[in-house]
Amino acid sequence: MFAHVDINNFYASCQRLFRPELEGKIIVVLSNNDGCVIARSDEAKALGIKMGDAEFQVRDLLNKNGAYIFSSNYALYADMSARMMNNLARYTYMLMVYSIDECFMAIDHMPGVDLEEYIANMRDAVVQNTGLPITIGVGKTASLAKFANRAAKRARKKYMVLDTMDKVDAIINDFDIEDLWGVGFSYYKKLTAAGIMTAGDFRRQEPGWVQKQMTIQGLRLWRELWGEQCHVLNDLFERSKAICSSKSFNTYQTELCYLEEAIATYTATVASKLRVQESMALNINVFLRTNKHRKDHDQYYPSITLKLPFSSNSTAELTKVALQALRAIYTPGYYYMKGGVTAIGIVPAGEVQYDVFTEYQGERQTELSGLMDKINARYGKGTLRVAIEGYKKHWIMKQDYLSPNYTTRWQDIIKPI
DNA sequence: TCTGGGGTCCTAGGACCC
DNA sequence: TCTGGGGTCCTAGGACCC
Repeated sequence: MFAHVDINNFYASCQRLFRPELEGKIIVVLSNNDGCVIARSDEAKALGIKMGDAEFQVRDLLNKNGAYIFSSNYALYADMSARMMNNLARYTYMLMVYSIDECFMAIDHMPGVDLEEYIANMRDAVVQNTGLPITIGVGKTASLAKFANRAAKRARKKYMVLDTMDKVDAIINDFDIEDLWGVGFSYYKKLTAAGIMTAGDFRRQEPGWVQKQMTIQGLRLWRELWGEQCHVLNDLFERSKAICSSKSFNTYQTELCYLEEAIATYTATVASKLRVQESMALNINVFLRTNKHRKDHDQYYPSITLKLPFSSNSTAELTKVALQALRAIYTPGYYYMKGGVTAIGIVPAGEVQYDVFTEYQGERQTELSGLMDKINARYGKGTLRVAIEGYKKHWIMKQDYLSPNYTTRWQDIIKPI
């Protein structure tokens, strides 16, 4: 049996948590660069604000209705997320963090326990300890747990336990196909065109047809809806397979020197994430993008993947290769709006791939990176950095509505009035 | 003027091996 | 007329997730 837990309107709920006077008020949280809406309180949803709406297009509507607008504050969200996960972890022997606001938990092997009661208690504890509103779905497979969670939200319940297939059958024909986990925009179009409107309709299809239309993943979803387990919970501490840092620029960039600053800065982030999870990368991908919304601009989306001479997580080594990649794809004459760096081919830090033709400097680099991490942890991110990351960083993103870091900076802790 | 950032998995096709 | 049969590995692109 699986439980799927998620936090309702997560980013908006985090902002409200430290501003209780915003209870019942319209709240939206904007993406990096304050570009578009990525989280909404129920009141904002009721107003008709959609996920992904551009800020400048809904600005008037928000202001007219007295909405509270926030820039994304990932330091705050990451910390609140960790608090919830830690609370939940006490209720299971295995928990898989699925995203910043969701996880799956194994809740089997508990003979004699009343599941409804167990889930209700677990929810109360998390709400009490973190202040975050959560919803819980329980089912025989991960897909059914997700299904139960969604159904709970639809029914305005705090949790829903679908521990028998009878309970699934009772609601599956009222469940819209687009709400199914694994059905996105193009499958939605394909399925509704074939007359499949509900999860029940989908489950009645021939498995061969499902696989042909939606690959093996669609077939897995189909099986899971029948109660056959296909998704296994991964180990919580598994290394990720790719680590990416990418961001839009504040203004269009045309000069190589500023793109170098940005790419070097993103590379430093990637290298530091690699070190945190004790991994090294074998390949680095660098990409640039122009603004696809500007029909009057020439479009250019270059991307290149380069091999490192040997696996590394050193900021200096990775930066050297990332800049080489950037110079290979950079073409003057375009208005670049975004760039990014991805580490791929990730291996455990111990397994070094030596190269016959290149002198190995791994130990020195590891020592240097460790020292940088220590200094930056003590004096703040970016205190010690590679020179090419730049000093002014005039391309850096806009965050006009940033809230305090209530839980991660001493200066920002709320004081009694 | 202004339109996010971070991931996963699967498939097809090409390069290459014997 | 007629040009093998069996693999592996890698990459790009497309679907999905939050």
